[in-house]
Amino acid sequence: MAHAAGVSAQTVSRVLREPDRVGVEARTRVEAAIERVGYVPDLVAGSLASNRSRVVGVIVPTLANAVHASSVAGVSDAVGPAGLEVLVGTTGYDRAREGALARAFLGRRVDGLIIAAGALAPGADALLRGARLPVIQLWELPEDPVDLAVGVDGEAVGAAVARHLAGRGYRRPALVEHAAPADTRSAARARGFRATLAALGLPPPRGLAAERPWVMEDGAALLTPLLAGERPDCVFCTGDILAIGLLLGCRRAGIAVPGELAVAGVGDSDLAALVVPALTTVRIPHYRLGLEAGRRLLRRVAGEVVAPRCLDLGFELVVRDST
Amino acid sequence: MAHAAGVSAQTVSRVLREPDRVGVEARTRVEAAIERVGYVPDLVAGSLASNRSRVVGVIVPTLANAVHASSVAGVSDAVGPAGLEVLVGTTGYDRAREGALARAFLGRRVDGLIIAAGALAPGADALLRGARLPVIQLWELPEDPVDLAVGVDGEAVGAAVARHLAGRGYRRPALVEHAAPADTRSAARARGFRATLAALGLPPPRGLAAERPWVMEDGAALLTPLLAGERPDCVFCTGDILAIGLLLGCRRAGIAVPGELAVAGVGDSDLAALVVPALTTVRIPHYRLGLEAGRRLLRRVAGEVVAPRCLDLGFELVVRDST
DNA sequence: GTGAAAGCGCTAACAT
DNA sequence: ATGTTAGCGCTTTCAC
Repeated sequence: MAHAAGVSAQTVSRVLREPDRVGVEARTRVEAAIERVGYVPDLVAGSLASNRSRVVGVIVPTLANAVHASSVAGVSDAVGPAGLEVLVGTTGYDRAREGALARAFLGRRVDGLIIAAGALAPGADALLRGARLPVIQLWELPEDPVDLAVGVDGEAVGAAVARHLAGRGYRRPALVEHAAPADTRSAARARGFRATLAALGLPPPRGLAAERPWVMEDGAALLTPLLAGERPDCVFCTGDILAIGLLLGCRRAGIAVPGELAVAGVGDSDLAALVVPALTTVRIPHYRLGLEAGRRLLRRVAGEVVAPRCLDLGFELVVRDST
Repeated sequence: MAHAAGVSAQTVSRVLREPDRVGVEARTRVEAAIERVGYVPDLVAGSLASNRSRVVGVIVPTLANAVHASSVAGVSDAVGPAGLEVLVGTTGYDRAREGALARAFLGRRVDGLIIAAGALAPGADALLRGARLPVIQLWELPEDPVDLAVGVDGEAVGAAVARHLAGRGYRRPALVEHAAPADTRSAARARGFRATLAALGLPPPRGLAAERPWVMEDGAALLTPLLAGERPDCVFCTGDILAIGLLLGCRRAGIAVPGELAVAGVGDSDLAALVVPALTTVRIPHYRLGLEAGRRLLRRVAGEVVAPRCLDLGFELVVRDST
């Protein structure tokens, strides 16, 4: 390539990266040669030489869930214009994969890492703390993040729902959460819900756990155990899909919502506004989570010190017909 | 690292990539040293030396649309177990970005490329044909793909809906498609719909175009122009979101569906089964599209010749209450 | 403003 | 079974 333009390799490199520092004549010659030869610079070699890859890694549980996919979309939209590429890895909700993926991404010399996990698996945590790499933990707000965190206060979400239900006059609450303790998001919401009920003088909620909180039918199946024994008058599901499943179950069983049973979820999935009755839920800014994470990562990659270390993006209780 | 284990760099490399060809004693020494030093091999340098990056590029319009996100999930699930990483790029539905992204990915020396675009922009097409790289075009089935294609026959989709509506006895069809001609998927469905109506002796459908087919409210807004003049008795939307918006518009306006107006969509979005009345639509295997594309890409990366070059994954007409 | 030299951390090819 | 020798195609540093 340098030969085709009759200049040295450095000059080609400069034309590509800092054109201002090259004479006009040399520059036009190089540009013409690039066009003519169809030259595509080797970014791999560039990364090795410069020790900067211009790639950011993003680790999420899955892309099949719109919640995480739109976070990744946010990251992509934030860093793309700055010329960074996005390498995605999915764990399939398996915490052990977090460490393996983080390791693989470190090996690719990513310039930064965004990982959708509050508390990291111990191995991954140590690895990243040792790596001196810009890292953003997404979704949750740990006490002591590896580097930075962007998320939503899960306990506050549960608390807001508890206050709403209590304010509506419901007195016999129930709670459906994710069975896997690794799902710390669900756990935080449940914790806040329970604590606030107690503070308001309501009885502790009957608790149920779902193995697969992303399967709507599993929500419908929870109706029977939920109604056994003393019947609750309201139920909080830590995720929308289960709440919608429950709603469908109620429709089939002829149980009036919210007359006999009020239902609230979290996530404000596209479905929530459309089901009948429309679901009361909590809107979490999925896309903005990714967008802000991407923006903060850019600043960290540029070497800035970013404060505060934990950014709480907040949420919005969306009251609809189901409560 | 090699020094820490008291062996040559080559032996370390072999322990990592072909452990069988290393003596037990050397291997254990190296493994211990790796653990002790916390060594993370530099895959960038490895890529440069071996000329294989173990990265595949995926280009989609957006990740904010579940349809595309789940295709990427399929790709990730297909290639991840083989040790390949996924680099994603989003065009934001801007065809010009296709070429730029393809170029950037080529520069990263990706081992293969999956691109969710039927007919590529001319520049991108020439670039990829010249690159002698495994490439999978996703979603559509071009006559002459750059390399391989995995998709669904859009004309057949439109034809199936036309036959269904005609069979139900509807006689005054309408059609809502995406205004952007760059959306060749929408165009193919519309083409098949029109051709089949003609073949069945029905009048050409009244045509409407939406600028933003991903905005539900825009679907609702189409109701007024749709009903002006001679009123259609059925309408085919080339995407579910508009169809659902239309359904909502009908509910507000008190128009009976399917009594006064039958509505059909494409995509079998999660919403389609839940809206009232439940939407008749066409199920497209989004996830499998990505999965099969990933699998075929793996085979191509391994140097296999894959036939047939175009793989049609088919679709399923899902008849529900709206027609 | 431009070029020459050195080397980034690996792997391929060839020894031994 | 292991080591040695040469790069991979850039960027960095320093000279001019």
